[in-house]
Amino acid sequence: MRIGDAAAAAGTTPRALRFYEQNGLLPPPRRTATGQREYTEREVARVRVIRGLLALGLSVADLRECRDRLDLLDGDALPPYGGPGACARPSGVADRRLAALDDEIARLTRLRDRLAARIDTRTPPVRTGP
Amino acid sequence: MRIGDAAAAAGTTPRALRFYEQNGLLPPPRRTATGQREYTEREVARVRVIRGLLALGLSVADLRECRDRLDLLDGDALPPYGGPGACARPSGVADRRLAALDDEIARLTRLRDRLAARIDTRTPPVRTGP
DNA sequence: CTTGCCTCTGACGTATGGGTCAGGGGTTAG
DNA sequence: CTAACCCCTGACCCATACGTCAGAGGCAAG
Repeated sequence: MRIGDAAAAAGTTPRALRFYEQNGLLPPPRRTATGQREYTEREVARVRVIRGLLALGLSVADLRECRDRLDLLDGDALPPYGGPGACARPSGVADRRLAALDDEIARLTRLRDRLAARIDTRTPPVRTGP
Repeated sequence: MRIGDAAAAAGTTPRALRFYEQNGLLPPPRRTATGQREYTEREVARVRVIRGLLALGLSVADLRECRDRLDLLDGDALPPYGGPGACARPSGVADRRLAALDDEIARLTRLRDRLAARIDTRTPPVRTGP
């Protein structure tokens, strides 16, 4: 499969695949005699995993840290806490990202409340929970 | 007052003042015969207002929209909802920013919960509220 | 053989709020 | 007069995940 079809199969673009390769998330694929990239189903699956994790807020740098385990994941669940896959163990990339998300949410919430207070005290903060 | 002192008095840097001027948040200040910028207390106060609003999450583009009212604000409160200062009326910059903040908080919260679910179901979402 | 689509590499653009030079000139104290 | 510090403009840098373009070459169909 050449890069266009592989990208379409993974729901993305050729540019993204080259980008992942350049950034160490995808190993350099086999090339044809004329230099064109050839992808297997396994590599396409790995791209799907990568995109799923990116969509969850992990960064390219995060994924590069556990690139050697990216194609062991089935795209449906990270290895459980403390399990053999180290992506998710404490201080691992996923935990760090979770902590960063919590910090960011707290920061934005404080901003939101302060901004709302300066606009109009008749507009109370809106909480997303019940 | 030259730019270094004005910046220090406003709690920022010369570069920031030139940046605000370049982006239409500060009117071009008076210049000395040799071309150096001269600031008054009033302009310094305006810089403080600008920095307060930026710290609240408003963008430079937001502030540019109401630049003609920036030095009417006392830095302690935006004009009330529906008041004569239009910065804060519905669909004004502050309201748009508030809505954007709410959207962003909701988006990050969804991400956070999905990421947490993939890491470990034993880690329930942490809410900042009581 | 040509047409048209695909791929290659490398480089620049995107938005944000400034930071950090670089090369030149102003300002003030000694 | 000169050192030391300040200011001027213009230009590039940061991080993110790619989009877009440019020029050149590959590949299958008619």
